[in-house]
Amino acid sequence: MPELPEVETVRSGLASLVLDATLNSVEVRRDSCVRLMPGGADQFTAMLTGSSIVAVARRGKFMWCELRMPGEAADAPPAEVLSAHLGMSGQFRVYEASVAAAPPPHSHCRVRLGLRRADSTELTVDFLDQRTFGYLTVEPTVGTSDGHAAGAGTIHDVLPTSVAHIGRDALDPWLDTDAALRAMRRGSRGIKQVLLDQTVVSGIGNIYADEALWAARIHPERPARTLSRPMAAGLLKVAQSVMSAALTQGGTSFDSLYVNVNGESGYFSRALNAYGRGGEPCDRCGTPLTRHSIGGRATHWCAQCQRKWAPRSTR
DNA sequence: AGTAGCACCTGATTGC
DNA sequence: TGCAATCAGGTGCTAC
Repeated sequence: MPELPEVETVRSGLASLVLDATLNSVEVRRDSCVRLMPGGADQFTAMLTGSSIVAVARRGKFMWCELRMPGEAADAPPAEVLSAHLGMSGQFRVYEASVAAAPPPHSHCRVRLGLRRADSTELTVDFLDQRTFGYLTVEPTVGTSDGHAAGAGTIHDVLPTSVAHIGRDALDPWLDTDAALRAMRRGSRGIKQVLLDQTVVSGIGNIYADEALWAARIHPERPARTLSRPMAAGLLKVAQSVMSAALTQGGTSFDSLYVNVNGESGYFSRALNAYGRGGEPCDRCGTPLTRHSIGGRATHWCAQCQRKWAPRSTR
């Protein structure tokens, strides 16, 4: 469930259930799900078994669990974390039951984890992924370069090595807005490509890029360097407000592929103004929305409201 | 350095 | 009805 609001819905749902639980059993049902582990499923299983989840964290679309191995000090920053990326179709499903008592795994279940909480109740956590672009991996951490919280839900100021290269996400209180606006206004790429570039500002995906551009009345192919600073600031602001709004509704969902840890879908798709609405009238001016592929991604915009160049009157 | 293009998968839907 | 083509919300590598 790929974009920031959907991943945050999953993160907070997981956190509410698995904090302080210990991993008893690990079943890798499809090896490619742990393809980033040099030692494959065996190494993945060995590194996880016996560890406890002390935090469930997220930056942009990347999630991770801070782990504590038995015998490690409670306040020591974790040397390793369990990283998860949902890719295009990843889901977590949590059952408040032991692995033996949980429903049989779905055919898209790639990994099944068995956990025991401090109060001895058991949990089964399934990682489902139809398209298999998602993954789980255990990897080392690096410190945050600015010493601030690494992301939502973190306890320690460390993040997975594989997440170090992306920018803070649009809803991160430690996002350096000034630097983000400078990065957004750089280069010859169309602004939509820049919004999708996770190293600039992370968390924005194809849906919210189209929604933010529609709200800010900016053409998706407008070269990034032609945006004025106020224009970029307005764009970042609407991206933040659209994603915040989606978050309060449990994220956007079109079908059973995108659900929270209980298998329920969000309601934000009702509120979309652009994404998936090619040919339908623009909610502002009634002009049928244009749909085209840009950089291989379906892109929706209003050719009337979103001019490639600012109308003469506003120059 | 910055950017475009493609590869990585499975399954649902569309079109002939 | 059957089968091939197309499409899907992401990321990272490669080559220019």
